[in-house]
Amino acid sequence: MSERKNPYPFDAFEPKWQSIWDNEKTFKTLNPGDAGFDASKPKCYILDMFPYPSGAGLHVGHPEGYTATDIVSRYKRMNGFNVLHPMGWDSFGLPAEQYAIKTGQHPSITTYANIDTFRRQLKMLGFSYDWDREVATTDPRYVRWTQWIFLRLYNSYYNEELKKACPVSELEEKGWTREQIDNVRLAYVAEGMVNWSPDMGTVLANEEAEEWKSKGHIVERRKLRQWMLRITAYAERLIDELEPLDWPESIKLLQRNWIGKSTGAEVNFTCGEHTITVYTTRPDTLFGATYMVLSPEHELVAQITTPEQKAAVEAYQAECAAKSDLERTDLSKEKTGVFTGAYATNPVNGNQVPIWIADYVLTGYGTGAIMAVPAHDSRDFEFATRFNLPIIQVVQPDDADTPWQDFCGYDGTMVNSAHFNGLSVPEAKAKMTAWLEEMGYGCGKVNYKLRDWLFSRQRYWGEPFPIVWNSEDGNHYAIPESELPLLQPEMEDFKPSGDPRGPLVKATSWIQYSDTFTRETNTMPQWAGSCWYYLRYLDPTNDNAFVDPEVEKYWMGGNNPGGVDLYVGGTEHAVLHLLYARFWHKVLYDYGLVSTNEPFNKLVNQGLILGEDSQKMSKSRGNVVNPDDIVREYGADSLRMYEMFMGPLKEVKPWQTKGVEGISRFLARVWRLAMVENQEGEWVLSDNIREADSGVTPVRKEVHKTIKKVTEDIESMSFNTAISKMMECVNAMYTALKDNAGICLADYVSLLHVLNPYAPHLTEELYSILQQRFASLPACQLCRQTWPTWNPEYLVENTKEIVIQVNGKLRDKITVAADAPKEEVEAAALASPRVQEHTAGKTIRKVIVVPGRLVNIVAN
RNA sequence: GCCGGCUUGGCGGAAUUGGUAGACGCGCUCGACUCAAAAUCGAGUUCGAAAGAGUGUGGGUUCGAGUCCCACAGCCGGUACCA
Repeated sequence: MSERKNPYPFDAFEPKWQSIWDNEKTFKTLNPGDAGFDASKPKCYILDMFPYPSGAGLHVGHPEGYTATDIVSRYKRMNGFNVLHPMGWDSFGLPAEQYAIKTGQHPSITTYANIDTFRRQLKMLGFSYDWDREVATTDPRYVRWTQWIFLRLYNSYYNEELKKACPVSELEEKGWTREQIDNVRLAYVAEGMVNWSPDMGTVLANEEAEEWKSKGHIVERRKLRQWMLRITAYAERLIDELEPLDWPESIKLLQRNWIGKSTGAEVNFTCGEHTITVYTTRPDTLFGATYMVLSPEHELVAQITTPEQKAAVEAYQAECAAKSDLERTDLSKEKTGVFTGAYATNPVNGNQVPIWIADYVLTGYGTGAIMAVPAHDSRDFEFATRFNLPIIQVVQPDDADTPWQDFCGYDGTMVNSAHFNGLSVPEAKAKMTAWLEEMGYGCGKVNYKLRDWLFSRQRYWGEPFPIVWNSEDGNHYAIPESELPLLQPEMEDFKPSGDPRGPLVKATSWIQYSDTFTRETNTMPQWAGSCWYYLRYLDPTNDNAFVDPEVEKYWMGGNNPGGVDLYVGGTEHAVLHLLYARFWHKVLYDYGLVSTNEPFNKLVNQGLILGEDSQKMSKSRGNVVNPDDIVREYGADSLRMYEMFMGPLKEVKPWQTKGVEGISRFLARVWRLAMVENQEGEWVLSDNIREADSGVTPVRKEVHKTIKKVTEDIESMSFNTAISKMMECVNAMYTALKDNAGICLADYVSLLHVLNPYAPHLTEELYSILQQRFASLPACQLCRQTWPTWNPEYLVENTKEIVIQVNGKLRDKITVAADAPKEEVEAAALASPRVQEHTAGKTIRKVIVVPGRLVNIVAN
């Protein structure tokens, strides 16, 4: 520990202000209907991605986004908005469960201990959250409504005509059978191939499987009965309604690619009495189809395979079944497949084409069968080359230098395609689709890559499904809403047992709901709670509804486009959380339970903070920076402000502890503008700050420039340049002090105002000290005061420096009156000795005068 | 492979969107204060002695390019046979 005295006493006043804000509930936000609520103010909902309260505590990445939103929140409050700025905990999760298994402690114990640490750390940074709205996804009062929303999904289907969710009870009234209804629910049960780890006792997402395998866990593919959410029903809306959002284009693109919309056609091939339907995005190339491929799992494979090929086909199917998704999709391996012995008829020309099976055709996409056009599809080309299948050209590339083999582009002309010859590819695509429909050979079809969402997990520490199974009819039923929340039973042993029903099967008395009903033992994934937390903040203690409709309307509705006004977080949630939450929100919207079809109107992604070595921070690299250490050493204001000064919020940037020192020095300079140490070493107000107005001094001008710059930069979230400007302003004040001019109180207080959102502790402390001396200052915290405005008159310069270039090179600078006419500026430029030197012996061809900026003289 | 993003001094980064490249900060150098140091304050700091050169590379448009266009390279992220 250093002996160094703190450059300003943040260690004394930062905790002081934090407890004032806590005790006074300075940042409490009222709802419509609350006493004292001011309905005349516009609303602003500023949201952070809530953290998973891990045992490691806060990371320096957290305060980056949290400081940015805190600055905007404080700024908006000072500009007369009702600001909703809440914080909570995404507190279900595997680490707590695994720690619990190791220690034998209940996961709620570690979870709530970690939450306490996170809350302490966030309060230590002076964020202006309304802590009365804190939520935790593990809280029974929260779980209740997560389960309630799940039941909404369970009791809904997607009405294709209305393009919205509707209650399945409508279908019952229409006389649908139980089975038919179960097939359309938004939450449904399906058998499917999943990654199952017997030793961990849970299913894994595809993305997780390889990672756990490399850590020595066993991951196998198993057909299991799982709960799914029918997010695919919303694919079209999830793409279309993304468009108008104020999100980074790159994130929109990521979501669009993930949903993966493609337009093409389904075409029916015949094989004996069977019809095999294929999906293609290139119906135009139908005349070039020389073989067909079914996925190994395709249901017709067994029926069409000839006796001679049966053994080979079955061997291949077994081989594929043993492979993981990752092995199957390894692009570097050679294509494999076997011939079924069967042939299909191409409907457009009656050609007989061989039918193969190969694992490069996926079961889950399209129809699980393709027509292969090796001339114009790289995968088919590779396969056909390997197995010596015929290749027929049907597209001639427009660029004569491009070979037609393996040409997959759209800029070409049809050949060998009967009456389609001569058409461009896009024309042929449209005409072929229309023709297929006319002839009854097929139809246009839109497909999505998006799959339904595997929603069940075999874990203890998650929301149990509010579902019971009837042992007589084998059906699932919702439990009554009055029984929510349904919590996990208290259990001694929630270790995975290898049973794919999950650890809850061991709670035998809990499972037994009644004589004929047993409980579903799966739990929901961590995403469930984070899908709607932003709605619970609006009304966190309501036990009658997940949110009061009037309250929801105020915070989420109203001004176009509504929703959360600003949502800041990392890119890692670009497709998962942000897609899932949009999906749930749309279901709620379909029922009129929320006001907008989209939850997050504006999204900003903060960039990752790297370690001092420009590498990703990690324990193993030893480059992790702990916010606690920085706050102890330099104070919360320094940490907040440094993270904003590092660079643009959106950019990836490396940490530099020396940079924190620089900010700390700056804040100390602000402090010492007003404060001085007396003989006893105590900080007291100096006489630098003077109440008398000194008029329009250079400092006054600089302060107003700073107000303008900081205001504009907060609006555009360019916090780093706002801080630079405040530094320049402070530098100007020090320059004024050199001349013993003193600093005008009004100017200094304006600086404190604009600095307040960045460094709230320091500025409140200085203001309260000044307020004791200068009674003219309102006795009210800065954060409750009004944001200052700049006087444009102070910004007007009456002279301008004009740059003079000869042939584009800087040669001289002259100062002219701001309103000097062009001719005068030009004449002054030409008269410059430096210019004459550089134009000597040359002819002046042209003179360009940009008023207020520069003169460029072209001479040769 | 495909799709995005980035590339500016010794370092983090500015640059009014086509008009003084390097604001602000870090680091470094020198000076003041001090017995000395730290802290603080002040001066300087793209390279080059200078002419001049200079924003990943090569070309182009323009009176003028970090900024616009074309080609390429490197790094980072996403995605993975989606027919």
